[in-house]
Amino acid sequence: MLKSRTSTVLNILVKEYIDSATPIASEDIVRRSPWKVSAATIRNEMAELEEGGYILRPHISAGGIPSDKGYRFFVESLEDSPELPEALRHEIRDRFSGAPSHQETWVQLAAAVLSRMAGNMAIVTLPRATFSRIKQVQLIYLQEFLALLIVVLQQARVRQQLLPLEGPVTQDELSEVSNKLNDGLSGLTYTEIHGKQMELTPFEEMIMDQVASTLRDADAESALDHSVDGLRLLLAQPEFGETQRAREVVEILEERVLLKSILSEVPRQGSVEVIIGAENREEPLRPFSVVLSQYGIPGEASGAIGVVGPTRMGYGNAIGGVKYLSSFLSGLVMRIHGSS
Amino acid sequence: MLKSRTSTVLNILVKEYIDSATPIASEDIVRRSPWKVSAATIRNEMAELEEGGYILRPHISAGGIPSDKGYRFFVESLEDSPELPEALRHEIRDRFSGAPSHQETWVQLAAAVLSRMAGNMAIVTLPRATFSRIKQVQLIYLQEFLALLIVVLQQARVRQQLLPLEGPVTQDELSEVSNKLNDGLSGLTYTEIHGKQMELTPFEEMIMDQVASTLRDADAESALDHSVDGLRLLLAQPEFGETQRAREVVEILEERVLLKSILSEVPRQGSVEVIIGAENREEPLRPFSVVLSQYGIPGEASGAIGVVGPTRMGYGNAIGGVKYLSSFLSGLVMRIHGSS
DNA sequence: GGTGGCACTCCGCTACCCTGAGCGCGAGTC
DNA sequence: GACTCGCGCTCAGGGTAGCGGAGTGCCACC
Repeated sequence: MLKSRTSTVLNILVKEYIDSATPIASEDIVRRSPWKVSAATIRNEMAELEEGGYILRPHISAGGIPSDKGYRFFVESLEDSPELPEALRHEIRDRFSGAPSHQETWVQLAAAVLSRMAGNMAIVTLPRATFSRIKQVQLIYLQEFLALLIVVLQQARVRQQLLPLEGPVTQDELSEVSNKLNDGLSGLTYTEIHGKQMELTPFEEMIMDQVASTLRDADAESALDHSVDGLRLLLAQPEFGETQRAREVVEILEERVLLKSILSEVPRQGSVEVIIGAENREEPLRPFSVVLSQYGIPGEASGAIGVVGPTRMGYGNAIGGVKYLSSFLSGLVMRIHGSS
Repeated sequence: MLKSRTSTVLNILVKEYIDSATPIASEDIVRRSPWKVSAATIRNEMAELEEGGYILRPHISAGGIPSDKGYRFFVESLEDSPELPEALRHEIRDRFSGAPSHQETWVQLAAAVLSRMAGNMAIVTLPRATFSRIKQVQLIYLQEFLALLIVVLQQARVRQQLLPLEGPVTQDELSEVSNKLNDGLSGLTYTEIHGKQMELTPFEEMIMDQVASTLRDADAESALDHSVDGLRLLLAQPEFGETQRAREVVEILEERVLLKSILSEVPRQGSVEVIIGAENREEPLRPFSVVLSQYGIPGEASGAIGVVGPTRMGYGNAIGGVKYLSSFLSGLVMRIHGSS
């Protein structure tokens, strides 16, 4: 619906504004444009863009800044982001190969790398199944009235829990109980445990309840367990000139509710979703844009990975980074998957 | 060396400045003082305090603000902080009794509670031994070429690690290896493992190396594993009027090196250390004060707990909170301790 | 449709004044 | 000698006026 040149003007304006964070004048656009037209001509185009709601003016005689709608147009018309430079891909592989063993390390690294690539804050959640299944149960003797319950879940997740006991026990007694529970509970989800009929002593019953509640907690927390990096980069953006704005971001992070909301928008596997400004559901997120993707194996072990920045963010880098890292993490998850 | 009244003037001034964050005039002090003297008299006292370096003036005709030396005097002369109100203590006990099972939860809760009490950012590290000892080793079959190694350390800490294998294995084979290693390694530290002579197959050897490196990593990380809360409260302080300052704080947090430095100042068990402004070793920390204590059992399972705020912080509340929570956490640690 | 030019608007900056807060100091009092 | 009174001085902060510059809108013209 926008003529070809008008849309190019918009794209140049958005690109410039993302770089400079100051309103873009018609002359700036002429300078960056391939055509030999005068500023007055561009002004006509800009008037049209303003009419259409693609750009705003901070005041009557100022240059233009993109509106959310303008950013949206810009993002849509972004040709598929080019592959990351090989040097960078190599560096990423290197850093991951150095510490390949913990999922926690993966997501920390991914958040660190992504935040640096996008120049903004990155959030990566741990890969999780919607409903956790038990893989193995271990009871370990700590002292007379205290045991440690370890529940290993699928996808190599481990939960531990201290268990104060009513009477003294030995490691042998504990091993016996854990063997019995292992046989009965292996492979089950929280709901399935409750359907299961087993002959249990009161003590075993108590342990089983603990296992079940561990499982429930794991399900509840799983959506929130995450790693964040690059807050300092986000705060370095000029939009945070007043501390007020900075505090709002920090509150979003410390109120985990909002994080949950960000991550609830996760798109289906493979695609990258870009949520711009007012498109965000939660009011406090409206000044920001979020670039989000899913990685892993849906339903079995999947996580979210995203970038949060001001609407004036480098969408190209962010989308490219999210895309590459989500497929990279998917690869890592595949390697430990299959062990049902 | 300060006369009694002069030191009282200083203490009133510090208290007022902590509340108001604006320079304190002689009249303000008269208003809060128990004596019936005129402002001019107080001005003489203040001149003396300025001479002694206890207070500074932002400009020639302004009220006084405390210098680091002034804060130091104030903190020293703080009578032992009164017990926390029973209502608050009760609330704390309640919140902890709701989720008593994970150490991670303890420190998160402690950081949340402490930050609220002190109105500033709180940092709490997990309780750690200087050198971790192995309690138990478990190998769990995931898939043909992949196992999960779980190392349980003393004080109910659990480490897991994915283990890509060169050849196919069964759970039975893995159990056999873990039993053997359990017998040989239980109770040892990283260095002790290497001194140990055992008859091992190459496969067992490989696992043992993994166990050892897990232990080494645990020792290395243990000083840094922590929970932070209340950054939003810190940023709400008027000293963060410009975002510049806010970013500096965030950088301290994201650069874990500095955190390590903060925590390296940890005083001996039981006492609370207060580090004011320029007394901090690291340059970036100089605008801040840190209230720090240790909890747990030294050498066996101890952690650090502290508050970070501007030098103009509520030392009374911070010290009281740190003191109470460190002894509270010590109590929790005692409960799971003893299982050597 | 595109261009050049001109008048207009509005921002951001500087200089300025004015006010009020707060001190220093000297003279006075108990 | 310790304290008080009162006056004059200094300085920060807020408000305002003025100015220069950037950038637009519009109109006449090509």
